[in-house]
Amino acid sequence: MYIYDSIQKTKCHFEPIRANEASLYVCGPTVYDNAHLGHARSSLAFDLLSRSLEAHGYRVTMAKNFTDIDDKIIKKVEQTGQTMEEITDFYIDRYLKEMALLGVKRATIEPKATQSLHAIEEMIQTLLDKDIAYLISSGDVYFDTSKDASYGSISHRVSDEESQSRVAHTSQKRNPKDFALWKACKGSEDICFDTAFSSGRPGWHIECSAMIEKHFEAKDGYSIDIHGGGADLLFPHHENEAAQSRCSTGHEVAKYWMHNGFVQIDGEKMSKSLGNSFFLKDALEIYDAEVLRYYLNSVHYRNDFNFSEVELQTSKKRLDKLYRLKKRISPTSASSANKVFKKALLDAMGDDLNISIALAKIDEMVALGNDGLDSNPKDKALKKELYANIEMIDTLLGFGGREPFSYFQIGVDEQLKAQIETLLEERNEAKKAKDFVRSDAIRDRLHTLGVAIMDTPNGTVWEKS
RNA sequence: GGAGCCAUCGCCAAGUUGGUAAGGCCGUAGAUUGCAAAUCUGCUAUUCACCAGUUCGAGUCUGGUUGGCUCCUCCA
Repeated sequence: MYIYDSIQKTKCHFEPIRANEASLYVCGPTVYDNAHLGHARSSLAFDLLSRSLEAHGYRVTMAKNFTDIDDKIIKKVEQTGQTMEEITDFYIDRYLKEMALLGVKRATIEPKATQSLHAIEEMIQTLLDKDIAYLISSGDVYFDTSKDASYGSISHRVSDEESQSRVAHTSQKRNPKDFALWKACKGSEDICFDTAFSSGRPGWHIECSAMIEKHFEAKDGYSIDIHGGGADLLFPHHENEAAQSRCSTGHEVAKYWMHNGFVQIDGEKMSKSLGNSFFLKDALEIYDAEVLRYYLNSVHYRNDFNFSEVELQTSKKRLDKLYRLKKRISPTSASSANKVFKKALLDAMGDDLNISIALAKIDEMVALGNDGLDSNPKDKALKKELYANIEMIDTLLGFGGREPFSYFQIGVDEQLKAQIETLLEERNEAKKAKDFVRSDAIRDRLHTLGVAIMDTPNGTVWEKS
């Protein structure tokens, strides 16, 4: 299996630090607000990675954290009067539910910053003991970037002069690039945790380093195989994380780094600061979750993704075709997937998750399947193989797993269903009587109800259009 | 100001070591159908933003130009 490493900037053959195992850590959300499509894409991208690794025979251990202590959360506590836990529990719960709807598998480990404070304190203390970190009078602890010779190796950032930096300098910092490991409490209302060095809370970067150390055992100079996250985290977050880990543990945190591209709206990055967020909860109200999954995963994970309603509908059409085939072969059971097809899918996904090739192979498989059924509608062996193919797609890519008849009847209640059935019966009678004016009128009527019908040798079937 | 990414058919989008442009949507012709829909088949980029170079040969490599995006500040 090949993956693209953002540090080496090249596609690499994946060689895990432990044979047949793959350890993954993905930066999760800061839980102070609803998840948007960007969070979904990142989640979906690494879900695809995890599934692909498993399909290629690796036992995957994936950790995805929740940042549940942060300035923005504290601000929300002040604004709403709710406790920090009330806020973070609410958004974590919602995040997990929404990701579940999108078919994202749960991570093996889901650590929270507030549950990792001991590990965080230990790591900071180690860095203080080594004089790589330093405490200033306010109680803040900073990381001395000049002590890490490899600082900059992640983002390939040349150490430009401070004049270029847009960061406001704290006078007590040794170097402009030094970053906070620990932020001391500012007032009585602040949410603080006591440590040997000061009462305060962790900086943003330290939690990931500490959690990885806590949950993974290093081997051959690396703590984990793959570290993932959004492309915006490459600097400073991952640079700083790598530095902290390297300096406190003496080995590198990750062997490979993978970063997903952004979801854009009208060609611009979707972000809270731009105010152009498309929240998942809203998207899930108007679009089918499975279609959304297919769509968000239909563009290679490293490319930026410009959200478009038209393209989402195109994705739906492609998914519909898969389900029409599934409907056509139902009911049946799975034998084993077509070997050529299976290999093609695995090869595509094994090539740094080349989803475009994978989807093309699926379209091809569907066309071939329909063709086969056109010439021999009762080919049971073919039906079973096709069913196995679709099951395989569901396992590897996370779509196609639903019961096909209900897929085409999303949002149709029992009353409408009964009405449709009655109209179809009337139309059949009209057809038998060769009263095509009447049968076409009924078809138009169904069309206005948002129902498309198809006459097949086995009778008339309908879909919600 | 510094660093980086990207530019392929009307739209979306593949394209490891350079070797003669996947796939989907749309459109179109046909098979099928009472007509449709669904399904199948055919057609649909001499060309990869532009200019120059390397090469027998470049979408793929080098240099430049133009345009778009991202990071350097919280961010998936």
